[in-house]
Amino acid sequence: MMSDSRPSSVIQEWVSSYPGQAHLTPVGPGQSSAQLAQMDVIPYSQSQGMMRGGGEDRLAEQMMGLSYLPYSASCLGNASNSVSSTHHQSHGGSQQAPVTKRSISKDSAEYRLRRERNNIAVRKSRDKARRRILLTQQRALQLQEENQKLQLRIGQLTQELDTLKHILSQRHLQGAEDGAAGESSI
Amino acid sequence: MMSDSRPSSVIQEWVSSYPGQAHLTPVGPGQSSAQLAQMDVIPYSQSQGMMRGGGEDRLAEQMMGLSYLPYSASCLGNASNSVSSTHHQSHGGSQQAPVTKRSISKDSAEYRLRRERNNIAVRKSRDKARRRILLTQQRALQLQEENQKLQLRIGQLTQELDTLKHILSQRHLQGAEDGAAGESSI
DNA sequence: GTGCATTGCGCAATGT
DNA sequence: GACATTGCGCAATGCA
Repeated sequence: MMSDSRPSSVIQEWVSSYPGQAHLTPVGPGQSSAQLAQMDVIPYSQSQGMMRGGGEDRLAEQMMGLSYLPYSASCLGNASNSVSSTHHQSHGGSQQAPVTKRSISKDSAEYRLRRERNNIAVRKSRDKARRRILLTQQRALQLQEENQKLQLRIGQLTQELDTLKHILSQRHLQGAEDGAAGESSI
Repeated sequence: MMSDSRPSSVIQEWVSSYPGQAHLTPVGPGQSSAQLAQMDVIPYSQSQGMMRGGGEDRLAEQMMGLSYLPYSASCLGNASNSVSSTHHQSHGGSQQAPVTKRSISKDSAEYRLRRERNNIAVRKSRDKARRRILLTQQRALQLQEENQKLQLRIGQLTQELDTLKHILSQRHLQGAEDGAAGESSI
């Protein structure tokens, strides 16, 4: 039991984790298919818009590793806000009225409702991401195991093939000798 | 060019992304090795301590999907803080003095220094995580491609083997006939 | 204990 | 306009 080449469940789940690109074509039960073009890579960032405020050009540095220099003391000032939440307000470089940005008072029920909803969405999204990552990892592991098995199988087949080829060549020689001269059964 | 079974670079990078468990044994240049035990799964959470404050038991629900209920209006009050940063203070359920928690005034240079350092560490850590995820995805894709190639190769070998076996069986029969009676060179 | 590393969470900007 | 993503900072916690 538990041979090779099967849908392997994890792969199935992984596929369902990538909506919008699941070119799922029903395959026969005897083939593992192995579709999934690229799907991964470029989840959505690095290819569209990004860098709202804090990101800036930091990404370029980090992509190559090290250089986690401090912000050079920017966008971290404890400004005296009128509402609450001294968090980022004039985050980006665009200067506006520093307070009460378009009358979205932090204490309005509207605001709290929106915040709470977003928080829920965020939790949900991150959970999804976590699951996706996990599935990808499991998938990679599974593919790796399958790979080992396949390589082993290839080894077996190759050896068997070599044996048969050897036997055949022997017979061929023997047959040629039989047809040409007498015999030299070495 | 670009045949199958090679170290494939991405895998190499992926391996280097998991320090502490890299059981790298030098292999010959002709084998792709394919080691990497489990490494993935259980990155560090879910197995040790967790749920500092906000998490609570929410995880159990989310693990199965849906149910992203709001916090039931908790730990989200806009408390009037004396220092700044009205962010979370009494985050968890543990009630304490609402202000100046153990004289770690938010404006102290000590605090800011620690915060900035942590921020840097956080950025670094997340960058690392992002790279790791990306590598895992690439690795999965690459393994998948390799898998397809291997399966193809197995198909070829199997067919070749079948052919040779057929030929051999024919010869065997022919040989048996030759040895027993006269000939029937069909 | 000090310092960095992880991680869940909320916020705001932005994408869909 | 609602929900989904994502970078960021904060705080708690893990780990060396």
